[in-house]
Amino acid sequence: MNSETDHHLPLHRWDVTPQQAIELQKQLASQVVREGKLVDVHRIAGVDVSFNPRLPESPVHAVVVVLEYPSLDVGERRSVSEVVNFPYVPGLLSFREAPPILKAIAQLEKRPDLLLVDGQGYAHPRHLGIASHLGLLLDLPAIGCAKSILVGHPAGNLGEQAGSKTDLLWKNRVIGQVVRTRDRVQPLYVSVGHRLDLESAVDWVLRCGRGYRLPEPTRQAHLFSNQVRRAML
DNA sequence: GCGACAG
DNA sequence: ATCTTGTCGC
Repeated sequence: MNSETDHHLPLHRWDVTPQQAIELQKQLASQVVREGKLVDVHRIAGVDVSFNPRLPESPVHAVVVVLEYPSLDVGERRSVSEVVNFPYVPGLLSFREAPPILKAIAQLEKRPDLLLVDGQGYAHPRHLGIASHLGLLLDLPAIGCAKSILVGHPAGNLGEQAGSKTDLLWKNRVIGQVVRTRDRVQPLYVSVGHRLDLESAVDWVLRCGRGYRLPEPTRQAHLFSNQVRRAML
């Protein structure tokens, strides 16, 4: 990306201990913006990471796939493969996956207008899931779109039909929304990442739907990530 | 102390 | 997250 259009916020160090990571999250969470509507969205980026869990010291493959909106045609695709040291710890996912993802995004020629992340945003113990963390560091609107719950529980029963929604509650607070994107498939857990409100987040996830469980940006990122990993063998 | 726990 | 073909159901 051009340095002129690259509005990065000063980033912090990633070689931290889990305890330091938690303190960083608490400090960064206060800077996350959970309001706003999006205008002039032309490029939506989906990010994902894949790896082989059987080999401890194998590389992870972080990718970013940019889709044109509203056509949802695939545009730029970038990937970064590298060995990561930070272990997977529930609640600290970004300290393992964000570094390579940021490198992949830095390789894009054009800055996206919105980021769709495979993971939580605000629906996190300290309200700084990987979607919020990435959105904050990149100063981009971001949405957390996870396939399972980290914290919280559905407010009510979710209808079986596509489009059904119910709040995701935690400690008596709405932290996200449970959304059924297809008939009779496991729902998605949508939460605010950064710079937009929850209603908009859910709205954009549905606008990016193509009849599959995952919204197209994240789905394409997942496909590309696996493609990169399998090509590495 | 016990269970839960994004990818 | 990943290992894996076919198979059951809408």
